[in-house]
Amino acid sequence: MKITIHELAKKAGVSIATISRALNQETRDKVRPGTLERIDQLIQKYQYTPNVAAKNLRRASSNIIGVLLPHLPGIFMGDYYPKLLTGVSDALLETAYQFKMVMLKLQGSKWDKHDFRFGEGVDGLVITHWPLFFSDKSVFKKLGVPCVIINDPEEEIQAHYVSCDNEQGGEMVADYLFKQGHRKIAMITGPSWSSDSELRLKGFGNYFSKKGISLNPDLIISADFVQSLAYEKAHELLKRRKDFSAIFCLNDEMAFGVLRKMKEFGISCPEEVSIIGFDDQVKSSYTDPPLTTVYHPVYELAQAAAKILLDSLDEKKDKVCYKRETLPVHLVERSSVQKLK
Amino acid sequence: MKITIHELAKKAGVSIATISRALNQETRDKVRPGTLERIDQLIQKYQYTPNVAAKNLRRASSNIIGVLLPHLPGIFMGDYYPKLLTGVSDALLETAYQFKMVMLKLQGSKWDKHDFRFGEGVDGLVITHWPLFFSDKSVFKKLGVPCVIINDPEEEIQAHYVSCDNEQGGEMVADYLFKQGHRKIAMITGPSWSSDSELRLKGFGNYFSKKGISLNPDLIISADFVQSLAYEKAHELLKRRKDFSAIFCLNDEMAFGVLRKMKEFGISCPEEVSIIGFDDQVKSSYTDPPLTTVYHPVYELAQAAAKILLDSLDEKKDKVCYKRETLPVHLVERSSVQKLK
DNA sequence: CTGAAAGCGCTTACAG
DNA sequence: CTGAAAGCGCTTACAG
Repeated sequence: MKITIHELAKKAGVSIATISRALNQETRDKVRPGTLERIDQLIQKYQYTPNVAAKNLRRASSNIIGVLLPHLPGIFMGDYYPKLLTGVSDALLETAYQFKMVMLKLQGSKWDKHDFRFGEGVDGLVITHWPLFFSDKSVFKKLGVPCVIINDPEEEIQAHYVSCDNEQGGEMVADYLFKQGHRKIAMITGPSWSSDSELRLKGFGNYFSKKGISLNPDLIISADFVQSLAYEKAHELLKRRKDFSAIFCLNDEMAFGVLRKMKEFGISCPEEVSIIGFDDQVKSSYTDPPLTTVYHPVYELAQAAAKILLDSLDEKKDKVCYKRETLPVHLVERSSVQKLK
Repeated sequence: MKITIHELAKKAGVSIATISRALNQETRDKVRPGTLERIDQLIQKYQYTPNVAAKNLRRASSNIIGVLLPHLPGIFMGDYYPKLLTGVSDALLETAYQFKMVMLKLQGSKWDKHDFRFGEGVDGLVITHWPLFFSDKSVFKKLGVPCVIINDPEEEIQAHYVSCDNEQGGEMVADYLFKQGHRKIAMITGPSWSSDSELRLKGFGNYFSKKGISLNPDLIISADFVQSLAYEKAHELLKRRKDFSAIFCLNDEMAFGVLRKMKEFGISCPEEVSIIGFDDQVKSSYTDPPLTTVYHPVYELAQAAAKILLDSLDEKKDKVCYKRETLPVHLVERSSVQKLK
C-alpha cells in the first residue's frame, strides 16, 4: 500500500512539515542537509510519492492543461488534432504540466450543450474552433481558468487567443492566382461560424476589389470544410467550368474532394481547372497533382497557445490581460495551379 | 470566484452533507425531493461545480486514465498513436473517465530511466511497447494502479495485457507467400525487445519449418521498425535479390522504406521482388503498388485495454486477476505480392 | 430524510 | 532549521 507523509515522518523522526519541505524544490534549502539526506533515503526505500489529489487541493492547482476536442470518429487520424497535440505536448515538455484530453460529446445535434463538468481539474484550457463549442462568451467566467482560443474569435472575449493571419493568407492566394493570370475564380468556403473561413475569404475578396475585379457570387459555395461535401457540391460547380479557370478551396480537405470529383469526371487539373487549397496538410504533397496551398501553422499555434497559458498561470496574481497573437502564413507552390497566358 | 459547498449549504439552509448527497447520483434519492429542487436551483444560479481535487482526495481516485507516450517528434502524426488514442477515447466516451497524456522523455539514450512521478493522479495506465519504457517488472507495484499493456509481454507480469495474434499473423503471411509460390524469402525485423516482432517472426518460421523449408538466416536483417533504417538496409539486401523472391517486412513502416529504395534502384514491385508488410497503415493502400499486409488492430486493442482498465477499477475489491486477451488479425491482399508459377 | 463530525494527505504561515 | 496547528473542499459512517 502507498505510504503517506505521516508514516514517512514517523520513520524519519521529523514532522510532516519537514518532509513536505524536503519534497518541494522551493523549500528544500530550509531543511538541514543531514535531515534532507535521511528523508531522501527513506523516500527511496519506501517508494514514497506524494498524493496528488491532496497536493492539488492544498495548492488549488493541478498542473494539468486541458485540450478540448470534439469526440468525432477519426479525430486523431486527420491532420489538425495531431498537429495540435504535438504543439501542446512540445510546449509542455520541460515544464511540470501534463495535458488531458477533454472530449466533448455531440448532444443531439449541438456541440455547445454540455454540462460544465469538463472544466474540472484543469489549470487552463486550449479551445479550438471557437465559437463552435460554446454559444456565449460568458463561458470563460464559468470555467474559472485561463483559456486560449486557437483562432480569431472576431469579438471581444475574456480569453487569450492565437491565430494565423488568415486574411493575409487569402490575399496571398488572390495575388498568386492573379499573377498566374486567373481572373474568374470559384470558391468553396467553410462553415459561416468559422473565422478561419471568413477571414480567408475576406482577404481574397479585398485583393480583387482593389484590382477592380468583382467575383461572381454564384461561384462561391459552401461545403463546411468537409471533404465529402465538397466532393458532392463540386458536381454542379464543375458543370459550369467555362465560367472560371480556378477554384480556391478554403481548406485542403475540400480541395481533396474536388480533386476526386474532377478525376471522376475526367477533368484534368491544372490543365482544365486549377485548384488551390489552404492548410498544407501532410497529404497535400501526395495528391495528384500535388496541391498548391497556404501553410496553416497549427503546430506553431498550439505551441504558442500552450505557452501563453503557462505564462498566464505564472503571473496569475498580476492584472489580467488577454493576449492576442497572430502567426504568419506562407504559400506553398506545388502543381495544381496552371499559369495562364 | 468559485463558490464552495459550504456557501451553497448556507444559502440553501441545509448542511454540506445534504448538498453532497444531492450532488452525487448514487445518493440523490436520500434527499427529499423538495430539498433537491431547491439545491439544484442554487447550483444553477451560482454556477457551482464541486472542487475536483477535494473529491479526488476524499474518494481516493481521479477518474483519469493515463496513456503513456514517448515524447517523440511526430508521435501524433503516425498511425499507431492516433489509432490508440481513438480506441481509448471511444471506450471512455460513455463513462465518467477522461484520459491524460503521460509523455515520457528520453533520458540520455534511455526511455526507462524516469522518476516515477508520472503515475501521479491517474486511476489506471495504458502502456505501449513493453518493455521499452520499463526495465523491470516491479514497476507495477510502484505504480500502485492497474495497468494494461498493449502487447504480449511474454513473461509473467503483474498487469493486464491485450495483444493481437502476431504469431498467427506471421503464419498467415507465410501461408500466403507459400501459396503464391514463394520459397526464398528475405525478412526485415523490428527491434529484438519487441514481442510483436519476435512473435511475427516465430509464426512465420514455424510455418516453413513444418513445410520442411528452411529460411536463409543471412536474409533476415533488423531495421528496428524504422522506415529510414529499412530504406538504408534495403540497399545491401537488394543487391542479393537473386537469392529471394519476396521480402516480409515485419511492419508496414519498413515496407515503405524498402519500396522507396526499390523505386530508386528501378527494381519493380511486385514483378521483380514481392513485398509484404504488417500493420495495415492508412498509407498502405496508397503506396505504389498498394501494399499487401496484415491488419494490426491497434484501435481495437486500445479499446479493449481501456475496457479492461475500467472493469478492474470497478471490481477493485475483488481478488486481483490479470486479464489476457488476444485479438485476431487478418491478411489484407493488395498488389505488392506476385504469384509465381 | 438530515446534520455534526471526522478525516482524506497535503502545504504554509506562525512561533520558536 | 523545525514543529504544532489550521485548513484546502469534499464524502461518509454514525446517530437521530
